[in-house]
Amino acid sequence: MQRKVRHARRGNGSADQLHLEHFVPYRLSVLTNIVSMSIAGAYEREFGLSIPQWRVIAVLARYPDLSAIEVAERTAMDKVAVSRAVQGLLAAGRLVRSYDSGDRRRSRLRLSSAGKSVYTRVAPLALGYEKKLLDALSPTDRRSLDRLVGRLMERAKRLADR
Amino acid sequence: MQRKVRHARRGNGSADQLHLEHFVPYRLSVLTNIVSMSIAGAYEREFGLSIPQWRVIAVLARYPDLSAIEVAERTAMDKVAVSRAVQGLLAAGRLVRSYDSGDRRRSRLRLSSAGKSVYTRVAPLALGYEKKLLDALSPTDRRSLDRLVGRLMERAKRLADR
DNA sequence: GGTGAATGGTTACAATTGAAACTATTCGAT
DNA sequence: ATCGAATAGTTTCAATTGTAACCATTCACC
Repeated sequence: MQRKVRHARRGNGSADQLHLEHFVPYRLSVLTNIVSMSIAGAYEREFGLSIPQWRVIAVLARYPDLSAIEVAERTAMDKVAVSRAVQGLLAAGRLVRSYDSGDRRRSRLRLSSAGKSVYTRVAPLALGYEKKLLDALSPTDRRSLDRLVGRLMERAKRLADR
Repeated sequence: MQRKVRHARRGNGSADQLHLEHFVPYRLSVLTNIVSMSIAGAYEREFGLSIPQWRVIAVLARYPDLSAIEVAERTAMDKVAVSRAVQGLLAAGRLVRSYDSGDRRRSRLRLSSAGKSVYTRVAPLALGYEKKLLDALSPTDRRSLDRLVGRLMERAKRLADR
């Protein structure tokens, strides 16, 4: 029975062995890549939509008349990514842009009817995929997942900035 | 006020409302991005290592003398990514490459002593970050996370290739 | 009201990544 | 042995993405 757990890395019997396949950031990355690629493939194939574009559409469907920066906040994209996605969507006639009358720097973005139509067709597809994915989990597990991911996101953010 | 619930979208009664912020693939993507950026930043800053390079090192530390595609399999990278990571590591003197005597197409990769040294310094850093991240969760939750991510990975793979 | 800092958004350029073509070697069938 | 297909790995070129610089407008403050 060891009295002095020195600097207790974990009893340190095998402590800092790193197995990529059990390393959480790696696993998250692999999972996310598989999921994103499936989704991106489908959106691109069927609607010529990139994921950034899809995010913009999704958020504008729910909150019309946001400015580009507001879209950025709600999609976890930076403003350059939003700008590019918006350009593509405008070019495809899926978005209408006007400018705030009070502050002419701010854009006001909303879906055109073509954009709405894309949304009503893509959303079920997205939700369908999510459903198929989550079918791997019991309802309880789904709630856990949500909670765990939420906690990790918070923590990861805190670790990131400071 | 609409009288007709038109076209009952999905018999399942479950909303076909899509809220990006509750959409699992989106949440996973955001979480993974935050985590990956923290890690990538630190590796790059302190060791001039990219994430692909780090993965190659991590896997070779544990399984020396793999060929490039074997590395690819164990790191979930494609062979092009491995090739590029290997180039960088060779140039930095962190890897030694020889070729299989039986099949001269296959490379045999192993860490140089400089490479090993990088590994022994980065691994604790990586594990430290993981630990700080997982501190947000109880031990039980950590096990759940592992299990859930595993299940989702399996399922996502199955969904991806038919 | 005028000037400098801040904000919204775009553009330009570099670095990263992905897809396809390519080289070299080996395998399989004849 | 020989020829075509397959495999290991690299290179090339295009597309995506990240960073920084850049306008235009507005704000803060004198």
